[in-house]
Amino acid sequence: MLVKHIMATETEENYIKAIYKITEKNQGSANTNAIAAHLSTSPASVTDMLKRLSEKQYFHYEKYKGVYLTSKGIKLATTLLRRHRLWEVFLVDKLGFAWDQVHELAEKLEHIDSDNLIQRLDDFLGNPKYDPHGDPIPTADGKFTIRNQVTLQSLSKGESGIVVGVREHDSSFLQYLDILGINLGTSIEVLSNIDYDHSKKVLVDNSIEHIITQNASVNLFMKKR
Amino acid sequence: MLVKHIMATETEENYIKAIYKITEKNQGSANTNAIAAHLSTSPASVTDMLKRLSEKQYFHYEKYKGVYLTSKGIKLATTLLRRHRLWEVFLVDKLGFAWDQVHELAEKLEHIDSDNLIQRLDDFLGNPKYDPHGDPIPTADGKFTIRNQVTLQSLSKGESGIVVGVREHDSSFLQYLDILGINLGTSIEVLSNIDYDHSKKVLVDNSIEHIITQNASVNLFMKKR
DNA sequence: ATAAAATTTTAAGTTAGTCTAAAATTGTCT
DNA sequence: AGACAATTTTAGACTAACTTAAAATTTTAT
Repeated sequence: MLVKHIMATETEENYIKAIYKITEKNQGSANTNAIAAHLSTSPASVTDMLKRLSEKQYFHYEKYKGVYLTSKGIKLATTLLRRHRLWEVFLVDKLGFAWDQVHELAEKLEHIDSDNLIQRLDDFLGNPKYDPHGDPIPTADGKFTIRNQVTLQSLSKGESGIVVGVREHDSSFLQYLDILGINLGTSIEVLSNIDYDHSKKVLVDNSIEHIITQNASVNLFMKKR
Repeated sequence: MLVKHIMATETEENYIKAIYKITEKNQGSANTNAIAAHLSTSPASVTDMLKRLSEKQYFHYEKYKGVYLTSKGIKLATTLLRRHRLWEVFLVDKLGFAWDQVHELAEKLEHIDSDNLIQRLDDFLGNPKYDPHGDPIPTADGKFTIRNQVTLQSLSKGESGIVVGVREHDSSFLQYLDILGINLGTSIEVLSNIDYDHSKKVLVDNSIEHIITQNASVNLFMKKR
């Protein structure tokens, strides 16, 4: 085969993505068990795959020491993130999906490998900087637009801001926010902090009052006003 | 496994599609060699696959006798056609691809399995009845909108019509039509038939004269005016 | 009607990705 | 430092999809 070590299969791409996400949290290295959990597969399968995949230079692998991505691996991971997030924008903005319905579909769509397609999609969507959950969309050369953001948790009584993102992407969390009338762009003012359980009384869009638990407020990213 | 015989893999879907296309031409039955040629694989692989796939009831298979689709198989094939053609409309109408650039991408996109996605895409595109090559798009329940059409070849001197489809989908043919300024909706009038090689002198969009070979004119579907 | 040609199937083997069970290594705790 | 726990790797085996080569069957042609 001449075209070896060039293309990645869908499975391989999912490994790269998992390693990228794990190393983002775990100061730069991903271990076997974490990758296995992330991909719902066995540690033995992961070891097997790491041995074969490391030959393709997407990451460095040392027995018993975990892996970390090479620049080639980081490039592939950000390309996949870019595709994923652009498709999510398409699904929400153009097809009218709710923000909690798009992840699985984007997981499929992101594997379609065509720079031409993604560039045209990007233009068609108006070159968005953020996806429907407020996550930044990398440019074709892998650059993210970073934003000043704080958690709702960190806002004091009397302070306010607008929702710019979520840390937690779980469907049930997003649907909970829908019930509270909270989405990207929603304004929230902290009316009071409740010491007992660290929940907050807030005013949503200057009209409705809600109590928000601590767990929810650490998962909401705000831009301070 | 409980969920056996329900889902089809991408490879399996490609077999069903190939069988559908071949049986469309060959009065209802597809043979091993034709399927192998269509999928660029070996006849031995095809036999292997037919044995396993026929257990899933998509088609009937008898050794040495070829296969023909069951209603379940036809349903899957038309679903795939529907997805493929809707994605082609999206790529051309929304993303600005040329009609000769969309086939391979649609081949990938069609395997994403979500009725919700396809219904929303259909609505977003305005429920088109035909794809960018003039092929009918089946409805969700598998019905095609048939059209009165004839080949350009069959038009006599003095007759005219508008282009509604192409029989040949090859890139080079479509690009040739682009050069002649011919696309869906283009009007063509037959100025004269050239007996020597069965080519035609035609007037395109009431403005430009061209000579069109017999080979091209049998591959152009027209609606007579 | 039988030989040659074409087609199809079988047999045996490969690769990617998975699994379980067992062995090896590393980490933790007192 | 030694023992138990946790993690990781190895070994052996499985499935889906593919391959080539050989055998079986069907078709065609004289």
